[in-house]
Amino acid sequence: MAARRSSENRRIEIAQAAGALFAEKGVRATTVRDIADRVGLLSGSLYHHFKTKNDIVHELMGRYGEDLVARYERTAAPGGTSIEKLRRLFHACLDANLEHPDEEAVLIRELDALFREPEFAYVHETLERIEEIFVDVIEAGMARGELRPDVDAHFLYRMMMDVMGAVPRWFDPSSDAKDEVVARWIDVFMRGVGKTNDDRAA
Amino acid sequence: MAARRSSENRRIEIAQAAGALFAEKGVRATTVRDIADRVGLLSGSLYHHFKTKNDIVHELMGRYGEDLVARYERTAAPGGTSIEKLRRLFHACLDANLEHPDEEAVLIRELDALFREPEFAYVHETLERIEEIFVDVIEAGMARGELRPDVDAHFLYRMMMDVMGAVPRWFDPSSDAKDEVVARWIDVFMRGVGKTNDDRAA
DNA sequence: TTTTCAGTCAAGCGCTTGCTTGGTTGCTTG
DNA sequence: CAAGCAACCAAGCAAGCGCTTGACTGAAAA
Repeated sequence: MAARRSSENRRIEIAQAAGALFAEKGVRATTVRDIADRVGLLSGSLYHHFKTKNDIVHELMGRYGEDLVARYERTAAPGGTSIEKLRRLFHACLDANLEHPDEEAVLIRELDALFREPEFAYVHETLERIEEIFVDVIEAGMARGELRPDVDAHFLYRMMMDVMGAVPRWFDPSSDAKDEVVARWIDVFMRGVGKTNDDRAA
Repeated sequence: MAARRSSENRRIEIAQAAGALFAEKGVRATTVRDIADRVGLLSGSLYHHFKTKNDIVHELMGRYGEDLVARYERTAAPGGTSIEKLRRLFHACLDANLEHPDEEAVLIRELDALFREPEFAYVHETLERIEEIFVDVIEAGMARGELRPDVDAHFLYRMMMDVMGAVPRWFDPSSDAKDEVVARWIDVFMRGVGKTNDDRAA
């Protein structure tokens, strides 16, 4: 029992060390020798814990994918206006980035590369579940009269997710600007940056 | 003279064939043998035209980078409101995607991978020149009272570029939805999707 | 004490990689 | 028609890749 859990811990330990390298250089550019060095092993010894190099990626993305969906589902749960829900969804995204920066970076980075291969199809399924969560919130907001009904929910989701997907490229996880960033996103997406509306209102 | 131009054409021909592979699989995952097959050569023969594999990437990105900056500079030239300029800049981005889908896909795709290496530093300089063009347009729009002045121009640029940078991942170059896409982008960025402003105006 | 086995090491296999080399072809040009 | 040279081929090298193998170690189980 104790042995079983310690073995599982070792897997996670190795996977996280690998994750840091994957996030930095990409999966393909990271060798099993790099990973072994990082955890103080010889490369062959990794194969006692994982059957293949890709299995290390699966260990990482399987866990992170489930974590992401759980976060977003929890965040989109009933309560509050749709705009507040969207604000919380943006927040959840940044939280995930703060808590698992390597996993998020790998997820985004390998979407058009390694994750195109059939054995990683479940990653795209996970993203589709997340899209569904966002679209449901957006469409509910339209039905409730809180969001403009003449905007395509999937198109809007794409814009939002593209903005959030770029986070690993510039957001500093050690900064405390999280609330500020979310506030600015919501500000632009909700009010827009044109002066026309304000003028009409004034 | 004719020989010189034909030799140059061959370089471009090879580089474009390679670009299609780079866009599809990534530079690292594309072998010199893949490229040679595509143009009907043996891999060794490529080295008569290029000194290294990376030189093929340089041929592609050097030209495309200059083309991009020229497009955006031309588009941001004096004339019209700032909002019209932004609309034209979005259009220019989609035009570039339509005319050079492979180059654009490679540019985005390798930003966090191959283009981190010192020999590709000029790629990031090119992107900074483009950011300057956008930011100038945005700040001029604020000064002219056409855009809200309480939004950070660089933050807004980042949001816009993140949205445009995702284009290769979903936009079908053979579709005729270009105008529609630009209209939707401008609509969301200028008016926002919240109902609040419209209600105040009504 | 004996047995067992997870965990690691040392060595290296088979394959692919980017690139090199030496020689052949065929068009261009004087 | 002969010289010259750009373009290409055929073959292969050195390095690096993911992964395998067989032996060793120390601690827990019997």
